[in-house]
Amino acid sequence: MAEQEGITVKKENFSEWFSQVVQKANLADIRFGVQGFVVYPTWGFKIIRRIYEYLEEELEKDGHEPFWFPTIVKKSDLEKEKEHANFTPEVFWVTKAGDKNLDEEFALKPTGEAQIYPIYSLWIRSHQDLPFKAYQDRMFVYRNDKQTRPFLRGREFPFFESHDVFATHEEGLKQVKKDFEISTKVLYDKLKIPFVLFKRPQWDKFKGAVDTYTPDTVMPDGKRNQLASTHDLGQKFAKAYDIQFLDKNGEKQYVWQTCYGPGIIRIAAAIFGIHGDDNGLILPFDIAPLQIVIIPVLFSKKKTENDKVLKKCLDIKDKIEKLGYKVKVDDSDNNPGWKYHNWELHGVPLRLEIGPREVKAGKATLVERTERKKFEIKIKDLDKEIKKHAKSLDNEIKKKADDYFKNNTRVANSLKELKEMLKKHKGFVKIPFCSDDFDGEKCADKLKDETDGGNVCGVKAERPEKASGKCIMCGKKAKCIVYVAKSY
RNA sequence: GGGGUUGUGGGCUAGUUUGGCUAUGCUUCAAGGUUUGGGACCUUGUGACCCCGGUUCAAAUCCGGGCAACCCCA
Repeated sequence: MAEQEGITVKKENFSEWFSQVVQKANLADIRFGVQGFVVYPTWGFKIIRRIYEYLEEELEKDGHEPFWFPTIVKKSDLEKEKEHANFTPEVFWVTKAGDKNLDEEFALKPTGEAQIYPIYSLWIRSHQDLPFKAYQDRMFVYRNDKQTRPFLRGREFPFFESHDVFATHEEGLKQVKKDFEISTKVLYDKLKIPFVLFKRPQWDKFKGAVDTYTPDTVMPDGKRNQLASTHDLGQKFAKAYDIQFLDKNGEKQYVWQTCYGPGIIRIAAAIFGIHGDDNGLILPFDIAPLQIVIIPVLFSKKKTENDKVLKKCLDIKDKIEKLGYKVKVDDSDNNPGWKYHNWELHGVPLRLEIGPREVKAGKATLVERTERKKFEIKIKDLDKEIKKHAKSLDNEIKKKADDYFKNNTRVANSLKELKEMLKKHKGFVKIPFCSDDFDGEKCADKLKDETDGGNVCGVKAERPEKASGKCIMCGKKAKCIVYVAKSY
């Protein structure tokens, strides 16, 4: 692939910065030529794959098993869902096979429920089959009429979904909590993305769910980025798709279901957008497709020394490989400065510079992507130093992200205040609000109009904050504190 | 959902107002040479007017439609 120049705008100009990072750090290639469908080249795809791996690992620890469903959904199955769950999918229809029209049309799969639950109704017979917990990695395809953007809104995008079945609602609710923990482990602990866990307002939940919970973060342009969703489905789908089991007393009962759907590309967008800087990507150590890059510093007049430098680089590379890290020697023809910029653009966490100086001293120069300060390290301490600096890099990323996020929630006590804040402030604003049940929808609509697109994200899912005072929209007694932000 | 802008080698771009000449420059890529501690340089080379239709002696340029990307508003 063609090498790219660096980023030519500051991150403050987020929209343009993001487009450039996506293209220049080889995260996605938008030239496929079909709206909303992009190509993920190696660098971007490896990051995507790593996010999948984290989720798979955590879900499997929690007793989920993988499975794989077809790329298509029968029209009749989709319509069952539409009828019972009031869900209108915007799907791509497959209507022909060769030149013959199909008897029953099918859709490229948007959401998984409509294809998975008819099969669940066959698989689940008795209480001994429960709980049933499974997941699949897959593509999500649907016709999004809004402006598409790589990683933020596509018509096809990598997705992940778990679909769990329980004998009781209590067990389902426990799973919802478990999903929160998984979100925290993957999104925050591993990927250093801070977020707020919301319970969505009733009018904005997944229509087929009893309740919808979402970890939402804020991007540097101030817009909300929903990273995942957990739905407490109650028995709505069980009834629509007839998923029943025989309980211990031999009586037929409908199952209780939950599902968890992390948006892989939204998560990737958060990593890129939140951690990155003016020079490009910054990646946490563990997720990086390449963790350590070794740059030899060569001089054409010192042939014998060059050989020593290159040999040293390869030696060190072997050592690092044996330690289990992803490492590469960049011995391309570009000069060192060019290489520094290029790998910084791609977010490689650690860089080792090896020149004649280092060879002589038995040392290496190490640079962390975050602060870009140079450290002299001894080759014999390589293992220790890599661990130390990987950790320090991760801490730095985490600290910056936490600081960024801390300043991203403010408080408003009147509509006027909220309006002013949303204009300047990029992030969440919390306000006293009349209700997050259906009766609050009118206020939310009005709020959206008055604030040019401010969205009621919901109340905090765990420890909802106590409200005092009045709803800033209608003046009725406030029942809850809701968070407001503009969204993608 | 509504409005707007744009489409020229792999990337960025000049030329479009006022139709005409070998389509400009930078960068990437390839080859050779000099370089190399924070985006080096020289020489040579490859490579483009989004698609379909219309107007015209003549279209990158004007008109219509399509496709795609971006921006703003709801």
